[in-house]
Amino acid sequence: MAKARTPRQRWIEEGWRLLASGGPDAVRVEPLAAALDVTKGGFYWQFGDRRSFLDALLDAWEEAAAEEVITLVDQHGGDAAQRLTELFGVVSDRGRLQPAELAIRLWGREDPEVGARVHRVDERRLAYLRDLFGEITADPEQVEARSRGLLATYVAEPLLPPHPDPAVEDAVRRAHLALLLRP
Amino acid sequence: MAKARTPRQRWIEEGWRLLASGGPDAVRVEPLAAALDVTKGGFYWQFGDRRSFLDALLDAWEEAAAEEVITLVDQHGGDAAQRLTELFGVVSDRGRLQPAELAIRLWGREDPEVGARVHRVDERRLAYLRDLFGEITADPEQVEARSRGLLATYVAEPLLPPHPDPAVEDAVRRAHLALLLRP
DNA sequence: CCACTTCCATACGGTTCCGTATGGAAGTGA
DNA sequence: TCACTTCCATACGGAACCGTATGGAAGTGG
Repeated sequence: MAKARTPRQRWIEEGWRLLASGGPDAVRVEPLAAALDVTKGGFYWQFGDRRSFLDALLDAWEEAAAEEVITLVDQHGGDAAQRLTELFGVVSDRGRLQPAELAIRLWGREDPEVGARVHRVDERRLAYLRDLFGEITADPEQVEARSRGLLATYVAEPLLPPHPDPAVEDAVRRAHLALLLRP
Repeated sequence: MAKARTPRQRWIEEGWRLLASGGPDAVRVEPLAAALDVTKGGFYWQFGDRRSFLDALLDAWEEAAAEEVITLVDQHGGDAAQRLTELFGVVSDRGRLQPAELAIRLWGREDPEVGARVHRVDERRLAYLRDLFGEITADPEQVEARSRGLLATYVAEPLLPPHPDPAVEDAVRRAHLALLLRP
């Protein structure tokens, strides 16, 4: 069992990069290999064909997205307000988002199989958010609205224009959080 | 001056469709022509090359996005709360979004020229939203937070999972609106 | 150190697409 | 009707990429 010079994980990571910057159509075997300074020989040895590689890419992303939630659940104690404050910091932090997530979401609008993956990830996140907001307010519709609103913020964050003044941006975040934490 | 069998607008509209479903890399001349049941002869006559066509595509989108705001401003009277209620209905209505908008936003993250277009559109929308929320609350940070929150909702809407029960979805919308309209 | 497996380089045929060149069809004004 | 412009079909060269085939390099167990 000889050691792989270019292990699967390296292909995957470079695949994410291409996926993030140009969508699934930009994930092409030969440029991928060129970016890793190898030829495509090893690629077809490891993954068989392009389609299988894309599946592996999505498997790895879904796994990472699951990890993310679990980490957030476990890492911070405190009551709902404290955990939401912490979570909100992560959520509204530009750049924390998996770089490929947006591309995958867009992809999911065309490919139902990919859409199902995104849906699973979202539901896992929403389940967590509902728990937290459930401790803030008893109104189930407010719980749902705020959970979805926060998820929307997370998803849309990298698509929106940053506020020119970072101080204002920070104040706006606190104001947004305050709004979400109202009973 | 012979009449164009396939006028510019038809190329543009089909271009939006391809753009929406696969990003800019999916906007290819020959498939585009095939979708319109012509060959690419007319395409190169009208647009010169692919890059110029993509520019025309973006020009048309930016124009449409501007129209959209102006229409919303003019069409509905009433006070801020009434206009926001109306606007919110449009914003949270799946499918009202220009289908190509998401793809353009993602594209704008890679191409600064495209990013500038998106930024202009967003600022025009935000200016309108700030006016409205300014009549709801005097706190400038609340104005900014809610304006951006609503824009985020608009942008993220087509990326989020729909609630299985439409009645619940409607209730959640109203709850969200209620939260945004609080003084 | 040698047979064997694992991993990758190289070369190839086939497909898809870009952009150009050229001629013809179709409408327009005199 | 006829010259002229506008618009498009067709054919072509070249580039990028997919997937296969084949052989060789690099480790690994006996």
